[in-house]
Amino acid sequence: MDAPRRPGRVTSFEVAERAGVSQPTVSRALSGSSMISEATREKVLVAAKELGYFVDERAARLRRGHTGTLATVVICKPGGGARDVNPFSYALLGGICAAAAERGLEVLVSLQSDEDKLFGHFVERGQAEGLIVIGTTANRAAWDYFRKIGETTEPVAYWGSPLGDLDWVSSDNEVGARLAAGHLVERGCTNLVCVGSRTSVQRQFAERVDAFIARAEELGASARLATIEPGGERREQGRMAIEEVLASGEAVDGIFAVCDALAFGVMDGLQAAGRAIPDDVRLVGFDGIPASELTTPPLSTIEPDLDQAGRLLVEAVTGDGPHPSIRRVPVGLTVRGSS
Amino acid sequence: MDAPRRPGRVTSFEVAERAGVSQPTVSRALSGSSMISEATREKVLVAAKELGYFVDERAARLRRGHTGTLATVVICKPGGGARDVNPFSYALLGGICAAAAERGLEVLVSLQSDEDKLFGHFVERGQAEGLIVIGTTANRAAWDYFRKIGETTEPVAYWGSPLGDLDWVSSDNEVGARLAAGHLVERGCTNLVCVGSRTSVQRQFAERVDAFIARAEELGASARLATIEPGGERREQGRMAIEEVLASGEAVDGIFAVCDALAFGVMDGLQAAGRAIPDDVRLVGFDGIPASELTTPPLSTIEPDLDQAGRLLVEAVTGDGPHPSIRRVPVGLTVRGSS
DNA sequence: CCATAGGTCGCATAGCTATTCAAATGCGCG
DNA sequence: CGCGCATTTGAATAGCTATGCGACCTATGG
Repeated sequence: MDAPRRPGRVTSFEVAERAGVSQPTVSRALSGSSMISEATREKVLVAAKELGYFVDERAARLRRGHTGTLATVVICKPGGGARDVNPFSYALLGGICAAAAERGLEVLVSLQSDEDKLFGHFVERGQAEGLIVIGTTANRAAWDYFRKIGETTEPVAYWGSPLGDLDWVSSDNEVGARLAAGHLVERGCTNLVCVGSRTSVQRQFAERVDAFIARAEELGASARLATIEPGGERREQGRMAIEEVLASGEAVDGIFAVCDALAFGVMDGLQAAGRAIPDDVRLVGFDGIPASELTTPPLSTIEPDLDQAGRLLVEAVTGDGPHPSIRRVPVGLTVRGSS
Repeated sequence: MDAPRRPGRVTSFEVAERAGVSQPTVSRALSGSSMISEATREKVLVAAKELGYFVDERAARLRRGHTGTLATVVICKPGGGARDVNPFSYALLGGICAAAAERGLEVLVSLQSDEDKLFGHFVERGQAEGLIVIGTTANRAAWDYFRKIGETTEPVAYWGSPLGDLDWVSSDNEVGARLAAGHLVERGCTNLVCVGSRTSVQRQFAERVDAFIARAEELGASARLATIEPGGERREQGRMAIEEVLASGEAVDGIFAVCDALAFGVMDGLQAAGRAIPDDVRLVGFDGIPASELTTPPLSTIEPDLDQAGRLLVEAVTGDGPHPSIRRVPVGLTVRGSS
């Protein structure tokens, strides 16, 4: 068994023979080289079609030296396995796939919670041109692991705020948080609470917290932080945070949760305490995940442009973006019933 | 520029030289061949580490003849682009990734609504061992396109009900729908409505409709179908369907929606009409997407085991499953506030 | 009619690994 | 001390494509 299984694979030599040309001509005709006459190209195309020929990507990539593939690592929550993924990561993955497709790139997805297998040295092994990492707030261990290996893997970009030398793309957290604060104040809220953390897995949440509180105070409202467990972004943690606030007896009439999942938990807590949304308390989330439309009342949220997010990430990795300095994805405020 | 860019790539020859052995020995040592002595393997491992060597997958795959990769096509809704994906597909993708990782397979994801690019002849081009297609109810054109090319692409499996010769895996729709009917009747519902379609993109929804109505009648309840536009699985379509039912004035006290997104729309319609859930009308969905927890009241739903779903799909394609005849993924009824 | 240039195409090869086959080594045993 | 066997290793090669470069052909100008 010398030949590695070759289940009737048609090679470019066979196409060449049928078309009465040489193998290089087949290669050039199929790749659209301008040094091939139209007549010859047509002959080759016909022969290829008749034989059911497809370029063997394995060989083409070896010869060419690159793969036309982007690896995307979706960090999952610890212990959750591949099934416990933040919906936002999925939405972002959609944006990445769209941008990759625009550029004719394939997307290899690694989706699991085991760090060792999550980052598979795709670039070093010649399996992908570059690496995009998303879901970075979900799992501290995975994030730390990535920060180490990211330094050696060349074309890398992650979704999140700047931290160290790695290339990054993130929501415009400052604008978004300021939008949320402005909106709540405009609606008459004066006692604001921000549910989040300044010491989360990376600075993304901290940026939102700081900008929200700064803007609120700028507008003359009181604003304080209800801290969630660092690294947390689960619904239950949002609930716990707001329960503490309510138990303290302090006045609250406006809440900003640094991500939608936390906002869902805040809703749970408010409803359990009999506080009406938005009449007693107004609430705004962040991320604009599709599920935010489903709550009662529907959740107002800061929504980043995920098509652009995907595009920026892909461009950061492929290195051919028009404006490599723009790393902040524009956000908009989607006002719904909760505020 | 003869040499295709080779940015300092370390080859197995260099490792061999450093370890004082031959290239084949390096290959064998690194791939864990038993014909290499421990002492030699250790030398090779050290040299490889010092040089920062990684196997070039491009060359390895060419020589080996296979790729260790599974292509997964996620069909998106027409015109929606890669960002408009049924959450269920994402959940299923998670199950597939988990199962693939268990077997040491990579997952290549194709996620867009343009049929021509959606199915990229990954198998024919030697980019993947097999093809898994999910989201099959989302887009009739893409589904039809797939049915044609699926016949020629060898190792293929899709998420959905049997139709033609292609290999399939689906929820146990009959059991699920019967569970839903039994549950509603048990709760005292006597006038049942099923929101769905018998002529959807593939038989998946039809199976649910038929089994639900059959079981309901078996239990002595009346059950009729509120038809949605074929190929539809959107929230708005669920709302439209239930509005028609309500407008007709017929009695309804129990509803089964063939997927959760439709159930969300049914909720919209019921609430708009002032019907209380579950007091006036009980509601059960299908698919168990995470968002179903968020509605008020939370949606009861039929939940397939997605880890097993992923596993069956991967096994169907790799052909090494323990029981290739089992194609129906077990489902459970998750009872929440809506019923 | 010859030289030149432009347009097409084929020859030879590189790209790196995994595997086959043969060779080398070491060892037990007659 | 020689032979056969088991264990390890090396030399050679296949796997298929893309590309550098030279060869060829035709048309054009002198």
